[in-house]
Parts: sequence; structure tokens; C-alpha cells
Amino acid sequence: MSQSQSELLPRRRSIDTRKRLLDLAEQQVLAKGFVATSIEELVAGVGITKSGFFYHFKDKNDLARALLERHIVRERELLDDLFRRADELNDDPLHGFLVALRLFAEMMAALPEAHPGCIAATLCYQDQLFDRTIHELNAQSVLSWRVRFRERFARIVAAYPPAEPVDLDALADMMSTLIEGGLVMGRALRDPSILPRQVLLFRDFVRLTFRP
Amino acid sequence: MSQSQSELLPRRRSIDTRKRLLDLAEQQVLAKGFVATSIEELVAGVGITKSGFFYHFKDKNDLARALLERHIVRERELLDDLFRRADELNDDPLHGFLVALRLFAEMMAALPEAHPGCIAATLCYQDQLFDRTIHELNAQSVLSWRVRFRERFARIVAAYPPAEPVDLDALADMMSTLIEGGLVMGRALRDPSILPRQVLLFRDFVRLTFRP
DNA sequence: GACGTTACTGTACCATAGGTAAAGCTCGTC
DNA sequence: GACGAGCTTTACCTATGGTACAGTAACGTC
Repeated sequence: MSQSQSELLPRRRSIDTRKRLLDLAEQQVLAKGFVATSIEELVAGVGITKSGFFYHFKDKNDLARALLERHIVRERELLDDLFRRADELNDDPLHGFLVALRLFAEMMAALPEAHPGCIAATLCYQDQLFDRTIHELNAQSVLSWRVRFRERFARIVAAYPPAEPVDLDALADMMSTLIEGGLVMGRALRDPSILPRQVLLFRDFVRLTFRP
Repeated sequence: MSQSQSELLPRRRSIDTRKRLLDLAEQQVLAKGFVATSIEELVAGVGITKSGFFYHFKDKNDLARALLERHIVRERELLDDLFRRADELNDDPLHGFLVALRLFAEMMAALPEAHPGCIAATLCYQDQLFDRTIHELNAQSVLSWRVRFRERFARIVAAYPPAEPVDLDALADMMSTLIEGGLVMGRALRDPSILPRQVLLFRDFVRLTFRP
């Protein structure tokens, strides 16, 4: 998917310059947005020159793409891990899901400050500044959440047929929707508790919907 | 709250230049974000010069503030109207609320294209570019939604005591959260149906929570 | 009809940021 | 010792936000 960069062993001095650029960029983008993060600021922070930046990234769009790709991978790993842990503790699909949601809410609540926002959402609102690949990566990531949750809900429905018909796609999207919205809200009100509380409300909704 | 501009009758030629600037700016900001919207582009579209822009707005931050103030007023009027219409049809607080949510979902679904996004969220994700007034306006607007909905829920709770305790503040915030998140999602997937479907899910949640 | 105000235009200019082009240097590996 | 990765140095171009200020046409007021 990305360059062959990671396969070959990186050589030579300051092997991690690219990674340090990405780390600093991520931190600054989450704190103040992509546009407000200047290339000059990044290279100064990392201790290289502007030309050095353009050696690693074709342009600022390329930096955005790299940030987003890294974010998507991490996010997937985090969810995989979460559901694996929840399923280890539970055979029942509904119960396992509720446990995963609780774990997730606790993770969100434990984040140091108000989590400043999801890279995806940050880029999404400025995606006209970027090329199509950014938008497609974003869409693909959101869809993978939908697929993941819908599959869980299919198993839950099999075990706990709901009393009334449920829009499973929408229910799956609700999780992503509440997260993205919760980040916006948390940012607007400078209140980090909003996101975890919304996740717990979603958990209540799932519980009510599939209650035996 | 804002300038004394609207009280005095506007005089002279092209009385509506400022409004036309705001209209075009709103359209462009929703379509491609605030930073991607250039002042030159706005003045060209409206048929004035750059100096003319800075006559009306101190700087770009001032434009953002004016856009946000206008947006907040319209949003409040829209909600007032919606609830008034729903309450006219219903005496019961729960029923009226459910009707209002359905009306709202229908309104969102009827929007021409994917609604490109809420001005507030758009600015929220770039609010480090602006001064504190932008952030405060945003927070105040979100809080007004919370107050409005919490008050409705208080009346509903009185009529329909829920089986288990409910976090009314979080439930009130859920509406804003789903709207902001739904706009992000709709934009990411280019699917205008996501937001109305989320609103209808929220409606189901409220119904389940307070069912007799 | 003079006068002041509003709503601009015109000109000139500055700083910052993204971006390009190309030559050179330096360290580690083969 | 050659080669290439990972930069540095220098120079320069463009777009955009923003400032400063002088001038001017239309209009309302007295």
C-alpha cells in the first residue's frame, strides 16, 4: 500500500528522521489543525532543513497521506486488540460487545487531556485541500468500522432477535458517528468526558435494543 | 452581541455587499473549508476589491466570527420553529419530542446534496487559527442545545419515569454529537442519508428509554 | 448647495508559507 | 574507492493574508 520504505532496512545516520517528522506533525496537527502546522516549524523541531522535508515527503499532501495511513493502521490494531480481549472474557456475542464498549469508553476516559481529535476528522474537514487519495483513505477506514460492527451485530441478532426491526448499518455507523461527533463536542466544550459518556450511552442503546 | 450595524438602516448603494460576502463565504467554506476559501476569490465573486473586503471585515477571523454568529442565530430559529410545530400537534412531551425528531430527520434528508457540514464543526477543527471569541461562540452554541434538550428531557422524565437512571446531560448532548458526527461521516462517505438515519436511531433510543 | 459620512477603489507594499531547482557534502556499505 | 542515501546550501517563485493611506462617488442632512 505505501512505499517499499519499510521493507528495506533503513540505513545511515538519523534513521528515524521520517518517523520523527511524522510524530511531531501528528502532535501539532491534533493540537492545532493541519493548515496551522507549518513545514518550517516541523523541520525546526526535528533539526533538519526545509529541503530535508521535501526529501522525505513530496509535498504537504504527501505528509497528510502518511499521517492518515499510520493512523488507520494503529486504529485497526487498537480495535482488534480490544475485541480480542473482550471476546477472551466472553462467549456470548452481546456480552462480549458490551464489554468491549466499556473497555473502549474507559480507554477514552483515560486519555491524558481532552483528546484533541481524530486525525481522520481533522483531515476530513479540510479534504478539499488534498488530493483524492486522502478522501478515499478516509472513506475506506470508516467503511471498515461499519463492516466490523455490522458483523458483530449480525451475530448478536442471531442470538438475541430484537423485538422490532433494526437498521444494522446505521447502528454500526452510530459508533463511528458518536466518536467523530464526540471529538468535535469534546473539543468545542474542552470537556474530555463527553466522548466516553457517549460511548456508554451507545452501549445502553445496544443493550436496550437486544435485551432478552 | 454583534455590532449596531443591523439596527440602523443600511444606506447607500449596494447595501447588501456585506451580506453577499457572507453568503458566498458560507457557501465556499461549507464546500471546501475556511482556509481554502481565499479573500481574493470572495471579492472577485462579489465584484469588489480587496480593500472593500477589509472595509467590512477587520480580517479573516472577523469573517469567521460573522459567519458563526449568523449560523447560530439561524440554527436557533430553526429549532424553535421545529419544536413549536411539533408541540402544536402534541400535548405529550415525549410524543412531541419524537415528532420533532422525525421532522428534523426529514429536513436533513431533504437537503439537496450531502449537506457539506456544519459551520461550527468546520471552524471548530481549525479554531487554533482564530481568536478566543470563535471558540467561545462555538461552546456557547453547543451548550444552548444541551440546555434546550435537557429541559425537554426533564419534562419527559416527569411524565415517563425511566426504568433505569439516565444521564440526561449526555442524552441531551447525544443529539449534537450525532449531528456533528453525522456530518463528518456523511462527508467522508459522500452519503447524505447517514445523518437523518442517525437522528432516527436517536429517536428509537429515546423511545426505548422512556417507553411506558 | 455645502458638508460629512458611507462605501468603497487604487496603489503600493510587506511577511509568511508552500514549493521548485540544482549543486554539493558526508557517511556507511559494498 | 565508488556509489547512493540522506541530507545541506543557495536561490528563487507564487499565493495569500494583511497594512497603509490617499482618493472618490453617492447619498443624507442641514
